Amino acid sequence: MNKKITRAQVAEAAGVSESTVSRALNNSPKISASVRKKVQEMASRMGYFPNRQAVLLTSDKTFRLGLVVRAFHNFSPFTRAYFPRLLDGVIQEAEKHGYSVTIIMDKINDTYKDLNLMVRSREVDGLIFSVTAFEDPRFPKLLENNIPLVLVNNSFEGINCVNCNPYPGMLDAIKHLKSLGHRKIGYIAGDQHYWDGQTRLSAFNEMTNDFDSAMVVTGNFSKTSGYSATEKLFREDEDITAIMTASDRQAMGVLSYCNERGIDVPGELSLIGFDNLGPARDMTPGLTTIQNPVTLLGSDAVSLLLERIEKKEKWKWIERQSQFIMRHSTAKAYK
Amino acid sequence: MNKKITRAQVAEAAGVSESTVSRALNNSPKISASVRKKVQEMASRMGYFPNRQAVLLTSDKTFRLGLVVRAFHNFSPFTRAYFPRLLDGVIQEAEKHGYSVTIIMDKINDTYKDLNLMVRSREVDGLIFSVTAFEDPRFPKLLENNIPLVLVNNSFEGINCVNCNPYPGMLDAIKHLKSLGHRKIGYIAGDQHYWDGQTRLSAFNEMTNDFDSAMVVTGNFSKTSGYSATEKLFREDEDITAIMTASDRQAMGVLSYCNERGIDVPGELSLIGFDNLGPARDMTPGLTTIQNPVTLLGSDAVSLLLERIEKKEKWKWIERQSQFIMRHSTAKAYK
DNA sequence: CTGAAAGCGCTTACAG
DNA sequence: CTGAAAGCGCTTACAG
Repeated sequence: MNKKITRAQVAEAAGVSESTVSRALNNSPKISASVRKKVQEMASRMGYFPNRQAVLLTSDKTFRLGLVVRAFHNFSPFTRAYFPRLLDGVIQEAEKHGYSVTIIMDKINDTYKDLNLMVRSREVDGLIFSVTAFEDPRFPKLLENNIPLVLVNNSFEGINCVNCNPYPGMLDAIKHLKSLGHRKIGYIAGDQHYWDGQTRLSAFNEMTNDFDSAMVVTGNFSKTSGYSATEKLFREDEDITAIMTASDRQAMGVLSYCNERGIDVPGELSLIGFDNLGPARDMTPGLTTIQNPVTLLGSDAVSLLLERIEKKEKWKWIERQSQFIMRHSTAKAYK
Repeated sequence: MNKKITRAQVAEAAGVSESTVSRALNNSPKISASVRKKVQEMASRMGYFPNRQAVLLTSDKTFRLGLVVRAFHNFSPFTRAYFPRLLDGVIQEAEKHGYSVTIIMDKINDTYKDLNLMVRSREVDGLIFSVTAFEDPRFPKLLENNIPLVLVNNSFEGINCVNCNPYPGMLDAIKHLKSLGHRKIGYIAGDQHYWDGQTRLSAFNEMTNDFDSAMVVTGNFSKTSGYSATEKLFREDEDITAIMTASDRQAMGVLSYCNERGIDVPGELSLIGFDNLGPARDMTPGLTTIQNPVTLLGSDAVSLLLERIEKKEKWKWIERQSQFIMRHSTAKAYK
């Protein structure tokens, strides 16, 4: 379909050997300027493009990175704001270094073998895992096979990880709540199978000893989970004046619960989310939340992976800080 | 780093020739069952993985598809719901056919050459373009070079395209507005450099002859554009009781304008968006809108591209229908 | 500075 | 059914 011009044809047309063509096109230093110019001109005149597959075969690299994305059964992976944001960071950083990125769907079953195969078969040079459960059984195997990989928002001994530290943002959030006079607050925790779910919950627990009460309900990160957790929270103690959540989507659930019951936010209930991805800014009222620098984590993940691939560095860890973002969903405690 | 087992080593260990290993592993019919089994066992015992680069070199294919995504200067490409949704469809369909997808950032300048190069250099087998301007100067060149490509939400003679037809959804939307008694309505159009901007506007114009007035303000698809267009609309005619927009994001802008001025939606103003991607459902009130089946367009794009690549089919067109989605942002005209 | 030759890891007619 | 050989399109010591 595409006319195929090969190195050999260019060589013949330019009256030099293939080796010379190769060197001329790769700007090898040991070649005369005139020959280089002649060859380059001929190549571009003939519309010659080096076959990347062949080039890569000799180099034993792929210059491709695999971003492993979990395929959930109930929604498409990129439906939630998290993945696209991560992808942004991953792609931008990868491009900077001449790598391209390939999305790999993570099917629920098996997959260790598939993923191992991806890099062993030189499909990609390494793997970046987005959201994964805390003790994923594939990690030890992958590690053992010496597969270059990095985990985002997770932690595993011996594997490169990039993470968001929830403490700074949550500390400011809680100070803010205190300054507004809140004494009884609730927390809607995220899925405890995930690193983020765990660390955010611990942070909350550690920071709220001096409240009159700080009740916790555990959910997953979804909007529906936020909705039902709110119900539970109010059933336990209807005097709660503020709720923090482990995700903005949970906060949306809180908000829709409140809308239905006529509970005014922030008048009667102050609400603080977590993530500050898409929805937070667009909600009404604008959601006060804690920034999770996901895009940054994405580019960090690439840096780390590249260090591992190119410089053989081992086990490093990058931690980024969360940050409190004030909008309009918090106000003075009304009681 | 990774121990490299090659076909040759497997051949030796199994006591057969390389050709035989090749055939055994590829399940060639002309090989004895016993040999096949022996070789396959040996291969897996040795942890042998065929080198994909080498395989592909012989086949002159890449089994990779490039999704070209425009990099805007003011926001990361995947920030808006459109791209991730498209990506979902593209990936799912590509996987079904054994292709992987690579994201290609579309830099503003040049790029024809780069994109041409991507497929000429066997980086990918073909290209899918997401949102592109109506008369993109690169299309004729790419076409001339016989590059397999398909356009999503655009149209260009000779190039495969997949599109969303706005008429059915908008027709129902407008009927709905009529049935609610609205006589003076406004339309906030999208960027007219884009196919979607144009067709949606024409649809509106064609369908609204029998209203008392149907005023149009042209913007781009953004939230801020929706905001300022609303201002303009009301300045022209404060009796407007309904607004339709060319995107949900514009509708968000309308809503935030109304929130600021204390205009009740849907009490005093009915609002209908377009797209039904992420934000529409989560807004307060839930946005009545028109579904743009973006994920479907993504998988259609892959089907079309694959037909082109594998069966050499030319110039086909897929059109999907929009659909009216009723939520809570519309009500009886109050005057 | 340049060319002939071997090699990257696979596949596939061609013989047998 | 199986093997020896040529080939895919490039790169890179090795000579000169």
